[in-house]
Amino acid sequence: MPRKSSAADTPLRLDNQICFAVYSAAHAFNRVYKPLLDRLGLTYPQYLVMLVLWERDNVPVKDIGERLFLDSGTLTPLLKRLEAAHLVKRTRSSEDERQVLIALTAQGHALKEKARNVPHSILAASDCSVPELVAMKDEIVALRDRLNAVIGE
Amino acid sequence: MPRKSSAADTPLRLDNQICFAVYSAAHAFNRVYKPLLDRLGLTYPQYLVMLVLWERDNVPVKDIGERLFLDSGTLTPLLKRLEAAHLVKRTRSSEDERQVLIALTAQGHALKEKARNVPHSILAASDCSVPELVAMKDEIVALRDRLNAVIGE
DNA sequence: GACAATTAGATTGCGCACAATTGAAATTGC
DNA sequence: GCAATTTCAATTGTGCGCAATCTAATTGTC
Repeated sequence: MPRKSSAADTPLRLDNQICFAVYSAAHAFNRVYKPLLDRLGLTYPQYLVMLVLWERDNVPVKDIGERLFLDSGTLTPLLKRLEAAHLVKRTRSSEDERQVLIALTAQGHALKEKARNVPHSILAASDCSVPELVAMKDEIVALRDRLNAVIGE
Repeated sequence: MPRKSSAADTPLRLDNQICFAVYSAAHAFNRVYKPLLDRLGLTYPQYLVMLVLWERDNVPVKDIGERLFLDSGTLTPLLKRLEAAHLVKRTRSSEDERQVLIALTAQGHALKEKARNVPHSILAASDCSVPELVAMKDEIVALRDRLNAVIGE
């Protein structure tokens, strides 16, 4: 006989899925960031790349990818757009010709100052105390790392 | 004078960003889901649409969009692909010709049975107790809702 | 009834994400 | 020393995700 909504369906209910919570929260962050990053001329993934480079400069594409969990199929065109925007320079490593090193330009360095107020705006939008956010972040990172551990079988 | 890594940079450190935790966790979920959903012939966003439809059928595109926080620019092509896969049928509402109602086909209904073990696989991959996951989910949903509240100014 | 404003969905264009493939360069294995 | 393997980046193709624009249908106001 046909099944109406039964207890057996509980695991398949959208609102019970932590993955959807994470998925929809990621989009919500993206939408909050959009107007802030528009002023910097960056998309959100580009902003993440710039965060990596502001910490350490002149690194191969691979390092950026490992940090952000992204591959060259995503990063290569993204970095070319950052280069077209005069924020980074791409040069082949002379030590290892396979590597492309990504260095910030003067403009790329300078953009860090304009980005300095972004985290505060996000904090305000999240309407949450810093300790609470840090605790949540640590939990989510731990979950992410457990998920990533499964992917490598 | 030039600034090296200083305390002022702390908010701009990648690992301090909850948004990156959420962003990277979403991608990690996607990668864990991929092999499971491949067997169903679905992508992750398509799976979310099916979750909505398995709860209630024959709903306008708008309702699906509100549930998933997605607009017609995303859903129209996605739903056309689900229709091409014979999982849904798209029909104009006779009451309101602007609306397109999405109904499951027999195949679409049947797929629910094949999807029934997916949540358990995800639970196993997350390597976390159900109460912990529920608590995290609720926190993330609350954060998402606060972020979404800001977007509408 | 006429007409402005609103609403639903479709379309276009751009930028991720990622699988799969390619090609060049470096490393290894013997 | 050199073939086999591995590594790195680039490329191709598919599918989101969203802003902006468009068309058609409905609603509100008079």
